Amino acid sequence: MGKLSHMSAGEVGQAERRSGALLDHLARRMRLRSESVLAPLGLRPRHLVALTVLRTSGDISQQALAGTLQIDGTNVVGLLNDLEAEGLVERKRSAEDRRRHVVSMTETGTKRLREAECALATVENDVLSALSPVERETLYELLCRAASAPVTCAEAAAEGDPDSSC
Amino acid sequence: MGKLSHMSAGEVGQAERRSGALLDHLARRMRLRSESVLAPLGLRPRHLVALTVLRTSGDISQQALAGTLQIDGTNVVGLLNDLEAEGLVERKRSAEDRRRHVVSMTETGTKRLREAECALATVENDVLSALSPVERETLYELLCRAASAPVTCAEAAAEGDPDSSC
DNA sequence: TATTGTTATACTCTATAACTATA
DNA sequence: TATAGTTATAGAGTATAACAATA
Repeated sequence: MGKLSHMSAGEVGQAERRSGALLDHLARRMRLRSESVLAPLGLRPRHLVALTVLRTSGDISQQALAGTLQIDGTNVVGLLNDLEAEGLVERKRSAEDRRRHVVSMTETGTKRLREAECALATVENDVLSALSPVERETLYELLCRAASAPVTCAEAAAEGDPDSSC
Repeated sequence: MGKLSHMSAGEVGQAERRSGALLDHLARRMRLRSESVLAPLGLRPRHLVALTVLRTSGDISQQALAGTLQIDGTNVVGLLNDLEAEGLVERKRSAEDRRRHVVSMTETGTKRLREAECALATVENDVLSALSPVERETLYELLCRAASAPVTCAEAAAEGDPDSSC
């Protein structure tokens, strides 16, 4: 309060209503709790993120996957090595451009992802305990839609693409 | 599809509707983009998370802050060193228990946080471009409420508190 | 003796640079 | 020459362990 009291609630409120830090905070809590639940399934939180993205995107090149996940291409290699070793994804040389590896989820991968998500119900219940079932559903839908939007040029540039055409 | 076609949409849908990975994914995209915007203000995304939590919690011990942020106490030290050097927070010895440092936001800190959040409007617009203003407002409120909930015993235990009484 | 905060250190994660193969 | 992927390596981030002050 104090010196800020000359501002209307609206002025302050608009600036304060930013989701970034909250998103970071909640994601961290969820991720930490998830680790122990996912360990028995041989998965780490990052694997789940990759599988979740792959389920939505379908077959995709490693570079495109790096772009969507916003992680460096070199890290995609290790990530896919893990998933492929478990038989959850497949890498196949593209017929059109033999430099490319087309990444696709296997049936085992789809099944494992589903198992993992099932096991994570408890974690989500704890971390989102303040929300009602309907609100959790709303949250899921909003996150899902936001996450499905393509990565913008500005984001790609921030990742280190100076030749970006925008 | 294929072998899964014997399952009802509901069965699959329930398991698949987990927010954890989406939260992780979106938080990452937001965080990466935020860095360049926050840099001119001398802040990093993690500083913003800490300030956001401090604004809600009010005066708090370093240990309690570590618990809420779910980061190690040793890392709180460095985090607060940064923020204190910029004059955004203060550490004061507690009168009741002189082992404790009571952390509080300064007026400068409150102001800087507001500036940062204001500057982050563009980032949020980009990352949440798929959502309408009303939906973004809904998302903010849900995140805010979920984040305000106290850290559960299970979460505290996962952080390494074997003597937790639950 | 137990707890709060700090420092020193080791580990994990992520990014940068050099290499192979395809185009 | 440029691009997709891989490997090796260095830098940033995070946690574990030992220490000082206070309870």
